[in-house]
Amino acid sequence: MRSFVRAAELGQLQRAADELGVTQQAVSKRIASLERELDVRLFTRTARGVELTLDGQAFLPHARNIIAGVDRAITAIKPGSRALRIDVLGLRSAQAVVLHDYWRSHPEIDLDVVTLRVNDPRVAVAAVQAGDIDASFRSVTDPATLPHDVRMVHAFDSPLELLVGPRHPLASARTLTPSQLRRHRIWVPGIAPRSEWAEFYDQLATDFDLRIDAAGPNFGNEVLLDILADSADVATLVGSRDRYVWPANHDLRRIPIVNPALSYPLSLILRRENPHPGLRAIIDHLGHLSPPPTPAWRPSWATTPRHSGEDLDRTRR
Amino acid sequence: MRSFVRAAELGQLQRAADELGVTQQAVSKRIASLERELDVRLFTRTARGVELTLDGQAFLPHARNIIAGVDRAITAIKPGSRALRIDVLGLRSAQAVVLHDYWRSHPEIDLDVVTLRVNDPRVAVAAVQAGDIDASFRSVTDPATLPHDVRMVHAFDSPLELLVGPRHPLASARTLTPSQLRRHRIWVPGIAPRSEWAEFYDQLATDFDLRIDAAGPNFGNEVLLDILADSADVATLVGSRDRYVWPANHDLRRIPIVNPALSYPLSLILRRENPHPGLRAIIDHLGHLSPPPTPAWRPSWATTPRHSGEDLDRTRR
DNA sequence: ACGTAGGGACAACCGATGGTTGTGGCTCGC
DNA sequence: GCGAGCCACAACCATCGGTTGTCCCTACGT
Repeated sequence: MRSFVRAAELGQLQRAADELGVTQQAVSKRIASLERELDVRLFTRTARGVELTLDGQAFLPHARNIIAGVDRAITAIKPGSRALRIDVLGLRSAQAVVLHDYWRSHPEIDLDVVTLRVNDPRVAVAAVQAGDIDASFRSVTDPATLPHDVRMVHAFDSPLELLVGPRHPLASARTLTPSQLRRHRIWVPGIAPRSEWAEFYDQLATDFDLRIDAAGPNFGNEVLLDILADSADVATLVGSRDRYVWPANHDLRRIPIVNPALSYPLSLILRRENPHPGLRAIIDHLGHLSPPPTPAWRPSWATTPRHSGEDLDRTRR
Repeated sequence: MRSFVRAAELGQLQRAADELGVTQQAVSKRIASLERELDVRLFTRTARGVELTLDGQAFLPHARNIIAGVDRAITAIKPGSRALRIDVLGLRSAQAVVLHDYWRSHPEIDLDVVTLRVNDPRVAVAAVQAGDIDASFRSVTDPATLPHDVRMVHAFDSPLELLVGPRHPLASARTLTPSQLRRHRIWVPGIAPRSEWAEFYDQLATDFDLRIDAAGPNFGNEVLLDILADSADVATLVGSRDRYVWPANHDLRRIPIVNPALSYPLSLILRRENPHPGLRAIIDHLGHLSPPPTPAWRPSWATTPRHSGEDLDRTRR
């Protein structure tokens, strides 16, 4: 492929061969086998070199594209200088959505999104520390437990919304306040005990006197959505930026919660020393996200954040 | 690469090998050599199969992208079912710009743009007839000379603009009428005698009593632009949609010509029988282009077009 | 018109590559 | 504790992809 592109650019197999450090015959055979494989003539041979046929012209940009893809794939994982790699909890989480938004407005940066498949924040910290990932979106953990070469910056707040089926009594509300949720059953399955989510919902339930049922295993979003769509009394909470898809006939509604908004705080864990240069831009982008509605309730362990890149010092005070 | 992707999707080398029709050992060696080449572990081997490492996760979308690129490259030129291939006179011509606009709004279609390197319209007709290209943008030729299995539809009109340097007496005009160009020297180099362009400028010169100098070889756009930028009395004509780039310090101006606008008519040549299905959408798109300003002057051999897909019959009447 | 230079293709050759079969080690589940 | 299932390693072999040597063709200079 590279031989083809260079030959097309230089107009001669000979010179392409010189540049590629092989003999002219080798390039000739490469092109010939490419032509045989595609069952198409790519060049017309002339006395002074080669010239692209129409098929060759059509093929050239595709070949360039493939080569660029290969190069990007290599730089993405070559140890040493690799692309920015960020861990998110799930590909549909608010973090992934925010990251995707960032990438869409900066498609030139090489960004790789991965998911550690474990919930334990210590694993994420260790991965950041080891350099396996450049940063990880996590809920706020106790900064004191962080190793000295890992730091944490406030990323953004994810305000919660109520997700209900059409038969639920709150289904037609435009917005809801936390006190309106009182006595309604809220089901958030799959929360591990003693995790940040469990503690978050605990505080939420006590502060607003809510019935939050965190028990039961999570059989997957599809099951949860099926149950919600049919039920007249079960609701759940989702982040306003979380990406949920459901069958069109489910007719689920997402209802913002305000006065106060319920903010789940998210942080970015990254190395203190020589972090990936692309991270700076990401953190800047996070600072420019639209802030959540005010007033907002936060769990006790979240300090009130300023939306700026300077948060990182404050979070360790 | 395909082995890697399938193995990642299926979670087992064994099953990937079955799907790919090779032995498990072959897939294992492929993955191993990929890992050796990249100097990275892509999978963690477990007792029940394989699982992507972080590097593997990062690599997977790139691998998919490469495979998609290869597949697209193949379909682009595989004889039989190949991507839509359209010939334009130059990559900066108005036709190319219009095609690019179309592609940007429909990025999912596989479109290849090529340039026959000859000006002779008969070559383009022959290429369309032979199926080497699916369509060719050309200036209007005599429909009677077309073979019976090739047809021509009106594509769009390209209104001319005057391109002048800052010292030219007309440089500060916002718009110009053809009569204002009288007695100014207009230089359009590189026009082959008896070509459609030559005939177009001939008619233009006689109808409006203009001094159009079509003599002299074309040493390339750069030379032309250099001369224009320095000269106080030479101007040239360009299509309003043509893409021209010049050094920032050249300070050239493009001045629309109106009352009447000078329209250069462009047509699309395509096969009458079983044309490429994607062509229909292109022709539709052409019909929705913003029409040139009115009133408009056209050469005698251009019938007044309607902007609709039905033009093709009219053009042969 | 002829000789020559430069570029591409073909042939013969050979090591590396990438597939095969055979087999062993490991982990999980009964 | 044992068998089933999966992956890795070893030995083997055909093919591939490179090399050198040569010929052919065309453009160009004399």
